[in-house]
Amino acid sequence: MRSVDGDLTAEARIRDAALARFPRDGFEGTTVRAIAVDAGVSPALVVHHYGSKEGLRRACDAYVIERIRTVKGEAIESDSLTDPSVIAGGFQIAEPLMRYLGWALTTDSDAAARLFDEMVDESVRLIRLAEEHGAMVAGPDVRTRSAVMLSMQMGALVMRDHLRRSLDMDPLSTEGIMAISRATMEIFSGAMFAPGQAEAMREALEVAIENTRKEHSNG
Amino acid sequence: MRSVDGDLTAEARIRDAALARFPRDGFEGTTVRAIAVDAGVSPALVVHHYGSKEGLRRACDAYVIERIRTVKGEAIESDSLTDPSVIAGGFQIAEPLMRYLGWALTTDSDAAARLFDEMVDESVRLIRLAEEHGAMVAGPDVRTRSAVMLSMQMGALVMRDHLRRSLDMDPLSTEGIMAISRATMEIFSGAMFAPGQAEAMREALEVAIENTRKEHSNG
DNA sequence: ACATGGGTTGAACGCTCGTTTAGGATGCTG
DNA sequence: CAGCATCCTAAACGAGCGTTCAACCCATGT
Repeated sequence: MRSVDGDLTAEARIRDAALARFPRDGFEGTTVRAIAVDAGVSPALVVHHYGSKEGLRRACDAYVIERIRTVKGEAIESDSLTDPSVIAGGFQIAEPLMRYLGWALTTDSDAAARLFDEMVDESVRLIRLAEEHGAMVAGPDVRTRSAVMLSMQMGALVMRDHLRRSLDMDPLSTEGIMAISRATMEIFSGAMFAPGQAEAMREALEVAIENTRKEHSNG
Repeated sequence: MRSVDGDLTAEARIRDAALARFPRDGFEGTTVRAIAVDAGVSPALVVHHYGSKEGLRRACDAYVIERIRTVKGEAIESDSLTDPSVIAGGFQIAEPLMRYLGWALTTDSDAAARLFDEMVDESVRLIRLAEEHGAMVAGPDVRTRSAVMLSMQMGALVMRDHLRRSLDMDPLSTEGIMAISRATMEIFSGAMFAPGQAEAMREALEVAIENTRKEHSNG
């Protein structure tokens, strides 16, 4: 964060400082004074540039989301549609941005909510496209699947610190990305179930759902 | 929250109020005064019973985690090992507790971290047991798989509000639990990929991983 | 009757917060 | 040179925070 400060305007340094602070300490837990110290400016300058602490937060939201949209858009433009790492959620976006996104999704951020919805729509589109290419099966409820899948991927992002501790491995190191992408693909491809078992369990679940429905309608 | 207040001691009402406030407003964003109002007591009583705001938070952590341990322990004691909804992560635990757990996992809570690690260990145990019964395949890296799977499930919990908005359906209603459990099972069982496609992608990922390793060692 | 002690409160303290204000430094434009 | 906008700061303000404290209420035990 501090290494390239010299090249950035004070306004950009403030934004970057907030980008790092908000996910670490929370919005209320982060003080304007702390951001100012990180950015090497006075607290008054923070307000001068962003109007208020809340304004700074909105600016961070907009900045991060715009950057992520750009990176994802470029990835989709290219031929990486069939790249397993895209399906595994391992798009290559700078760590502070992803960390901020994960945090923003756990707060009442309108901007983050809009991005989430956008990503669900995009996932539905991608899966339908993949189905045309014979690679995937959209199924009758592709939207629910997409939303759940995205929740899982974003959730794994939020849980990153726990993954690191539990696996004793940095989830964003080359080694970590490989191990986690592999595990994600294995999980998503049903490799964890014995042959025939997955289908049996899905059928069992359908029965359980039907029973639950009956119990509920019986009171 | 307020409906059964009459039966609870002030100490319990304070804890329940904090249990609801912390996930909604964050730790720093929650004021002792707000908790006191919710519980129908004075701010001084909060400190009297829990020593400090931080002490109240620790008490909430301990309470929620103990309750979850109990519920999960009972579920494992019974024969629900093969119940798909267990694998799908839909243990039936009261909503405020799950909401609190999801929040605690996104903060630097020692207690939540310990619970996460515990759940990973337990997942490894369960999968190995299921392998003995011929239902699952532990694989060479069952611990990574378990940790990633748990991150996804907990993450989906944290992302619940986004799921609700995106699917226009309460994830904790009967309807929502059914739809999401079904989608989760479908995702985890590989139903989203065309036959043979999943294996092809896993192989492609292995190749990609190998290439990445080479690029990195070449500088 | 009277002390004891836990549950509870209102009022206040000291502190830190986000924000405001008045103005200093710097550099561009005429 | 003067005029003026831009970037920036030091100091201070009022509000709200977590916490403290002296005292009150009211069971219970003697």
